[in-house]
Amino acid sequence: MDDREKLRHALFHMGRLHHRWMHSMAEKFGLYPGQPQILHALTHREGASQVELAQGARVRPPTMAVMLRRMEAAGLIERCGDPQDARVQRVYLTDKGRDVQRRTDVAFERVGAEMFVGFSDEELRTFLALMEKLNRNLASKNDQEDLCENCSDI
Amino acid sequence: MDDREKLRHALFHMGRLHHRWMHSMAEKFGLYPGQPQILHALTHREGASQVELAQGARVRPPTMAVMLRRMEAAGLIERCGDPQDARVQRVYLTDKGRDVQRRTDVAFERVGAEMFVGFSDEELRTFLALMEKLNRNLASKNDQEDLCENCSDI
DNA sequence: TATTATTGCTTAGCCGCCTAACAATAAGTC
DNA sequence: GACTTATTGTTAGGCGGCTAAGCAATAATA
Repeated sequence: MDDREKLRHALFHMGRLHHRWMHSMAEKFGLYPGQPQILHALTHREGASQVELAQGARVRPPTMAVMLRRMEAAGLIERCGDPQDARVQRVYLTDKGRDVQRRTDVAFERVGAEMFVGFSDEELRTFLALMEKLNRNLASKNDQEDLCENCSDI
Repeated sequence: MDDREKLRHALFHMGRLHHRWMHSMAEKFGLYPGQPQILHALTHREGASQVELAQGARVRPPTMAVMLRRMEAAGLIERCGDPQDARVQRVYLTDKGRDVQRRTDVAFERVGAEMFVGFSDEELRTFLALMEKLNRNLASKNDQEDLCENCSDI
C-alpha cells in the first residue's frame, strides 16, 4: 500500500475515531454529536437562516433542517419566521441552549487540545496548510457536475 | 478561531467532501460509497470472517454485517458458514464482485491521485506522519472507558 | 400584470455509522 | 459432564449525511 492509500485510510479512520469521541462527549451533556457545533455557530450568527447555518457547517440544507428540528424539540433553539420574507426561518438560542452551549464549548476546547497534544505550533500550521490544500482539491472536484468524467472507459 | 479549531473544521469538511466524491463515483458502478473499500479488502483477505473485515475497515461488527448483507443481496459476495466453527461466516467474492472490484480499483486509484494532486512526495510523507500522530492521540483517548473523565466539573 | 424562475424549507427514503441487547456456538473451569 | 465465560453475528433503533421531489413564497422577466 503506497502513501496515498495509507493517507486515505488514515483520513477515514480519523473521521470515525473523532465521531466516537464526539458522541461520548456530547452524551454527557444530553446532546447528540452534531449539536454542539451548531450551538457554537449560533453564538456567532444568532438569527441566521437555516441555509446560512448549513453553509457555515458545510452541510446540505435537509441535513441542517432535521438537526434543527431535533434541537427545537429538545428546547435548545427556537425557529421564528422572518417577517420580511415568509420563506425563511430564523434560528435563535433559547436560554437552555445558551447554557448548554457555554458548557459544551469548554469541553470541546479540551477536545481540541487533547486531540492535538504533542503537536508543536509549527506542526499545526503545516497540518492546517496540508488539509486546506487537500480540501481545495476535493472542493474543486466536487464542483464539477460530473465527478468522474474520465471513468467511462473503465 | 485558532489553528486547532480551523484544523478540526477542515478535518470535518474533508470527510464530507470525500464522501460526496465516493458517492458519485461508486454510483457509476452501481455501488454504494462504502462498498468499493470492502471489495478491495476482500482481494487481500478472501475468506475472512466478518469480525476480521470489520477490524480491517476500522468499523464495528454490526456496521459490517449490514453492509455485507446488502452486498450479498446485490450478488457481489457470498457468505458461507465455517465448517470448523459454526459461529463464523466466511466471506468470498463472487465472479461479479471480482469483476466490479477490478474496475472500481482503477477508478479509486485515480481518486487517490487526484485528491493529492500537487502534493510532493515529501508533503505526502509529512501529511501521513501527522495523520498517524493524530490518530494515535484519538485512539488512545478512545480506548479509555470514560472519554471525558475531566468533564464532571463543567 | 402575468408568467416564469429562483429560493428556503420540508418530506421521504436510503447508506454508513454507532450502541445496546440478544441468540448461538466455542472454549475454559469446576 | 455441567456451568460459566468469551466470541460471532444479528436485530432494533437512532443520528448524521446525502439525493430527489415537492410546496410555498419571493424575485425576475416578458
